[in-house]
Formats: sequence, structure tokens, C-alpha cells
Amino acid sequence: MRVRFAPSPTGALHIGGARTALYNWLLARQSGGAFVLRIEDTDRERSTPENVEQIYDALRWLELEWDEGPFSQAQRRPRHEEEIQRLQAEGHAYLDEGAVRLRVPDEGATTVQDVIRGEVVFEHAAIDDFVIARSDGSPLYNLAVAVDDRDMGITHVVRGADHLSNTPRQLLILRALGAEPPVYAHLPLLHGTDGKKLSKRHGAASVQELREAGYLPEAVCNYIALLGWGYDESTEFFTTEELVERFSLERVSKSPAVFDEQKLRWMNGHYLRRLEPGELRDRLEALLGRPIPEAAVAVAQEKMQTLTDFWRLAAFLVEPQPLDERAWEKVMTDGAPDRLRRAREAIASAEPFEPETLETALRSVVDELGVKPRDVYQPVRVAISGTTVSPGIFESVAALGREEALARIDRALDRAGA
RNA sequence: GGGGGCGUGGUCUAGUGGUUAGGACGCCGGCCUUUCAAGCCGGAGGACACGGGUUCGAUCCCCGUCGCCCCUACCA
Repeated sequence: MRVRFAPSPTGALHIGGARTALYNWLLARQSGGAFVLRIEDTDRERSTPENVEQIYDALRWLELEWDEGPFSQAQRRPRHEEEIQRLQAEGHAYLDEGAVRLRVPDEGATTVQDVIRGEVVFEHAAIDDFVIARSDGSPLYNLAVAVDDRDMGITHVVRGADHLSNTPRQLLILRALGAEPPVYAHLPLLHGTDGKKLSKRHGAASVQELREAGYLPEAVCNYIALLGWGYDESTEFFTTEELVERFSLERVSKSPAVFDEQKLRWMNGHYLRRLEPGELRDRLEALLGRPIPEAAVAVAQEKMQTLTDFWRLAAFLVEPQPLDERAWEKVMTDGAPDRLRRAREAIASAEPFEPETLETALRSVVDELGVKPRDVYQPVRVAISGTTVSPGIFESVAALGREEALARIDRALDRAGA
């Protein structure tokens, strides 16, 4: 199979485009064929180098490497003009007020054989003689696509369903050109929560936004693969290899899907928890642009759903955070300073300085004082994290190190006037 | 207006001429427990868009209606 991904560079690549690219890439890998990248940049107003770079950037991040290209459709203009001339010379197209129109038969119909939708029939009566070249001679979309797909030997055109209605036009051009049409597969559109086709205007999630929000590329691929495709009745997680092996156009659904970030978060959390702490730290450092202690990473890992959650969860392990006054008021009640002082002694003498020994030491304080565990743990938590909510207290104290933990507790004791 | 596509809980989906219509996210509750998550367990939530057929029987087959979306540009 020779497939292609042919985005028009209108800005950041959104998840609809990413899914189209993924499906094409999967088919190429599965069949041992080629994945061709072609930039549909004939509309020069929208096609800025920055926009084109964003597409490369998104594909690279998702690790959907292309085998051929990137080709610029605009640069192929001589070829398009050549074919426009030929169509005119052979009577398939004609000049109309300077523009060139394709002659569409009045009778009959053109049938699209779509792998996903079956036969779709378009009566010619409903298709006007459409323009294939502007009066300034520049080729238009349908012409350029048909010529490029043919020239590039594309065997399967897999794209969004928004192109289904354009397909008979491309088929008509191909036929006039005397070319064999490719196999078509029109994917269900991705809609925004408002039910409309996803686009920049709808604030559609772009690939770069997802990256900045702390999603992992493998989780994003897994999630978007499921938007319009299902393997069986219950499997949700697929490695890239499994996707390559199991994906098939026949199982792609026909109805539009809505992007659900909640589910992506859930899935991303699974991927995050599966990472080795060292690997997770590398990714965090790459995203946050600063060194992160691995001990802090390990502590936060079990609660994170996105990489950016790390900061919310474990910033206090990297550097002291502002004290939450309400947390302080809530926890530092009568007797709390005293319990905190006892906890300090236990922490000071725990040996070795590990979660297990800290747990033993702090539990014995709880037992000796005859109070509830939270009466001891929450003051410690507020002292070291500044809030009432944090990862496991023993892990957190261990990750902080004895010296820093004690320093923070002393500061809290000072504040309490104890 | 014309043409085309689509229609299974809020969302993503599985599924078949006879099933208690399956799974997942989310939601609710419980367990765990030092907080919040995670994890585990349980629960609520669907007349399979609607109306006609065909059939002993339709979510599934046929027709119609409605709804939504796409195309209908000298945009892509």
C-alpha cells in the first residue's frame, strides 16, 4: 500500500488530522508500504513556513515518521498546469471567463467505492462543471489532489469524511486523465462538543497543546486510535506494535466521534504509571525545562494523570511552597504543636531514612499519644508541604531528606510559637 | 435550495433476525487508608433517533420522517 497524509497547513495539527495521519501510518507499516507526506499549500495565504513546521513537529512528536516527502503541492504547479492543458486540448475541460472548467457529463453518475461506507453514488446532474484552474492559471484543489495522488502512485486514499463529496470530482478528473483511481476510505469526522466538525475555531485540541498539557505521545496515539475504531469488545490499551498489527479499515466506524479529554487523562495516567521513574523524570525535565529529583518523581508518579500534574502534586519536594493558611488553621489546633514536636523527634532518629522506618517511627508516636493517625500525620504534612493534600507522608518525608524535613518542621514549630 | 453522509446510555465503542444489549471514560457508593489520588468491588444511567413495514420475532432487513454533519468557492 502507498498511502499519504495531505494536510493543508492552516496552523497547528489538531487531533482529527493526527488521527488521519496515524491511520495512514499504521496502514503503511502494516502492509510494508509507504507513508507519503504531502503539504497541500496551494492556498498561499494560509501556508506559512511556521504552519508547515508545526505539522512536521506534531508528526515527529507522535513518532509518525514519513517515508517520502514532504512534498509541496505548490511546487508541483508545473505538473498541474501541464495536465490542465492536456485536459483542455483533449476536450475534457474548457475556458470560461478565464478560468478552466472540467466538463461533467449531464447524464449518468459516478460511484465511489468506499472501504468504510460501501458504494456511494453521485448523480452527475448534481455536479456542476467545476473550476480546476483560476483565471490566473493557478490550479485548484481537486485537480491538484487528483494529479498528485496519481503521480505519487497512491493506492489508498484515507482521509476525513469531509472529502467524500469531493471524491466524485476527483474521480471525474482521474477518468479524464485516463488514470486508475485509488481505493478510498473516508473516516468519520471528529466533532467538537458542540457537534460541529473539529477545527481551530472550535478550540480543537492541537497536538502541541496536548504535549504542553503533559500528555505522552504514546497515550495520545492510543486514545485517538480509538476515536472511530475498535478492535473487540473490551480491549482499550494497545502498544504501537499492536495497533500496527490489528488496525483495519474494515473496522473503522461510520459515525462521527467527540474528543473526550477526561478519557485521555485517564488513559494518560495509565501510561504514566507504567513508566520507569528514571524515564518519567527525563520526560518531566524535558517538558518543565528544569532538573527534577528522581525521588520526587517516584512519589508523585502514582497520582499523576499528566506530566504537568507533577508540579501541582510534588512542587513542595523540589522547593518550599507558600503555606496554605486555611490548611494551617484546620490542622494546627490545640495540641498540634506538641504532636508535631513528637513527630520531629521520631523523624530525627529514624534509621535508615526510608519510608518504612519513618512509618514505624511515626506510628509509634501515634500509639504512644493514643490519638488518631491523622492527628500526627496532618501537622507533619502541612509543615512539609504547606497543604493538607499531598502524596504519601512517609514517602514525602523520605524524598525530602532528613535535613530538609526537619528544617521545615522547625519552621512550622516556630510559627506555632512552640 | 440541491447532493452526500451519519444516527447504540453524557462521551468513546462491541454486537447479533431470538442476548438480562457487552466493555471503557465520566458520575454515585463502598473497601483500602494519614490527606488526595491510584487500585479493587458495587451501583445508577439505554424503549439501540422516530414512524411504518417484512417476519413467529427486529437494535440488526426495507421504506419514510426527523435530527446532526459535510460538500455545493476562481478555499483546502
